[in-house]
Amino acid sequence: MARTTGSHSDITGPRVRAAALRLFARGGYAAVSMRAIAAEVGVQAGALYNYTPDKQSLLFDLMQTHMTDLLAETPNNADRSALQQLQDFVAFHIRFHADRPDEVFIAYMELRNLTEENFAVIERLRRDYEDRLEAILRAGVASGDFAVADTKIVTLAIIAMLTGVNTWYRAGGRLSLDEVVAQYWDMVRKAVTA
Amino acid sequence: MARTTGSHSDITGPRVRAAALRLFARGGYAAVSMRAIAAEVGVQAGALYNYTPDKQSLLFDLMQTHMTDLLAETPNNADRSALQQLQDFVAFHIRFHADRPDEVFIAYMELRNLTEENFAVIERLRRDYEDRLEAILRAGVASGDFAVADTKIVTLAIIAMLTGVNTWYRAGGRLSLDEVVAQYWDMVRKAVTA
DNA sequence: TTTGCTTTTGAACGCTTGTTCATTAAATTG
DNA sequence: CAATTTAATGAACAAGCGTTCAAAAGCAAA
Repeated sequence: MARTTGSHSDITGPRVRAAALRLFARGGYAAVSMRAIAAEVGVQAGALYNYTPDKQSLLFDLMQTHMTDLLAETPNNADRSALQQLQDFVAFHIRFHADRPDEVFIAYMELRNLTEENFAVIERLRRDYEDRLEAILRAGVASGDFAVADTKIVTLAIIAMLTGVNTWYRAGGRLSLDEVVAQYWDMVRKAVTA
Repeated sequence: MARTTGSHSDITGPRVRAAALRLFARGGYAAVSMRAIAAEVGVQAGALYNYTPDKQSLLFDLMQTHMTDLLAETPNNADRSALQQLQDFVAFHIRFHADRPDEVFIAYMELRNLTEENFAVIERLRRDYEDRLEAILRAGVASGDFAVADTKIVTLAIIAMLTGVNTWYRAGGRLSLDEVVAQYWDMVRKAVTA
């Protein structure tokens, strides 16, 4: 018997996704051609279709993988204090996103290039992530640790602020990631307490 | 004498820019064709070139106009207290951006579709705006009103947080703009004071 | 109405797009 | 080696891209 039917090269497949990730992040989904992705991998454009049914699926897979990874790795320390959970969340968010600048960029910039169905899937995952943070804020309000009028707004404000780190942070820059985490935690902590 | 040489219709020109604004914001610069813009205006594609030398200039003009408007309208109350200036800035930023969702979207999403030279111009304007906020923070630190370790980081964090409002705020939604401004000001104030 | 200028049309240009597919090459198994 | 299956090629497809331009149409003043 030869290889299992339907199996594909376990080398080219990941390289196709890596090339698409890099190029989509750099130039934008619409501006990157399948031929450009193929050239990055070192194959002809037709070969890509052994690894993805079409260009749209390539984008969707990248975004879905990113979001499910994000959710899977989000700390879940329900036994700790709300303040401690919030600190863990802030540190996790900054570090996770700093490690994956391309994925983050795509996840935020290419939403409008998803089909309606694919968008709904990603949007749901994004809401799930927001809900994790909002649950922490609610717990803190209930316990009296936090003083926030509207947990939904504060959730969105915090996530926007933390994700903004990716627009300027570069490894090896003026500040270490530890310092960045400390400074943002200081702002978040003060903003949610009385 | 006939019309002044070089004059163009004062009707079609603004309509071209308005159509480009709408369509770029909805679908992204790379995904919107000149024919699509022309169809929105109700002319043939060739007619667009009476109003713009090329597609790139259309994008650049929209972004440059937005940024210069932003800088021109930014409050400049150097005589007031740092806390008061910061409050004015927060209110202005949220209101100005809420009024122009399409312009804001383009200004943040289409930076990578600018040529190198055009990007440098827009980037400079963006830095000028950030510097306005950082000057307020510096003044507050000097006067002892604010307690922030790194004014640059806090500047970027505040702007990211405030601009994030545009991802969810819709006129006629659950919250009025006044309420949004009040809640964000509460967070910003607490984050920068001791 | 004629003249002269502005604005628009509509066709054409060369090029790129995503995708398909018969064919070829390579690799693995018996 | 022979048989079998996978992977990659390279050409082809119809469609769409930004941009140009001669020609036509529209309009205002003389």
